[in-house]
Amino acid sequence: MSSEADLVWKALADPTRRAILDLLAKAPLTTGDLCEHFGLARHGGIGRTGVMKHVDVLHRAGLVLFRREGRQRWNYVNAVPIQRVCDRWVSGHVRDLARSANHLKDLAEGKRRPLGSG
Amino acid sequence: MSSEADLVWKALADPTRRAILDLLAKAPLTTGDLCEHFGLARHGGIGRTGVMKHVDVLHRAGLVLFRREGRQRWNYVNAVPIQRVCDRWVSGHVRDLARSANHLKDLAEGKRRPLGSG
DNA sequence: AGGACATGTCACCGTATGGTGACATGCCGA
DNA sequence: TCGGCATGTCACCATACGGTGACATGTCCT
Repeated sequence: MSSEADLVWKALADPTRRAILDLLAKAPLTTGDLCEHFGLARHGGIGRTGVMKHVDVLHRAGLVLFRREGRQRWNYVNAVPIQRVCDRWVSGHVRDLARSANHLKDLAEGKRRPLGSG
Repeated sequence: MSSEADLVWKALADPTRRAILDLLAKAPLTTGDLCEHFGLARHGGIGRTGVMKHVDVLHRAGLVLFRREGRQRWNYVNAVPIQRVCDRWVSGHVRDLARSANHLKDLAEGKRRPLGSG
């Protein structure tokens, strides 16, 4: 298994990876740049290997693309999969906020059968 | 560590948990109902204990609330944290889609310094 | 009371995951 | 050519996580 959406969700689950995306959203960076950002004890200090594994996860999820330039690797963020996941799943639930709120109201009122349930 | 947003992301990372939220979005269910849904080999067949652990993760993330009714437990979805996370993070990146696309165009064109980088 | 049922808890297991250090590759410049 | 730097890869470790079976609690019904 593990569809593309799955890879995106898994990739987004880690705060370090989300921070990487935040950085890359401001500007493309080389792997070394990213390592500096996280190695300076900013986020607890992760080594190069760790950062690269995170970037690799993001890359396999399609969230990060890169381009080789000599011995450097420029990493780019690709927000399209995020938007796709948001469209296909998140907004579905957010759209149900009203209904959800209704359920929660039933919850607060302690109804026996919270739905019409017919 | 592990802020509320973190818990939400972690909770959303698992496809089974997202499926649980999908079910609960349609209608509140008891734990037993959920177990039946996943135990009938529908999603590979997860036992009661496994389902309850998932529901517990969702509950600790604030995505599922519940109400006791006798020996039953009615589980309710709460989409508010999803919306919050979406607002604070996802939409930020989706908003940058244009800029992101610009970067990617630079990538495709093989520019040396993809940004103005000044 | 007593049994059946729904739920909750516990110890445990295999694997995935985050993280590391050591080493290999490859490109640039002297 | 040769050294140095940025990157990539490998083996390895500790822990978190998904999942299970066995057992405990509590509630409903007879």
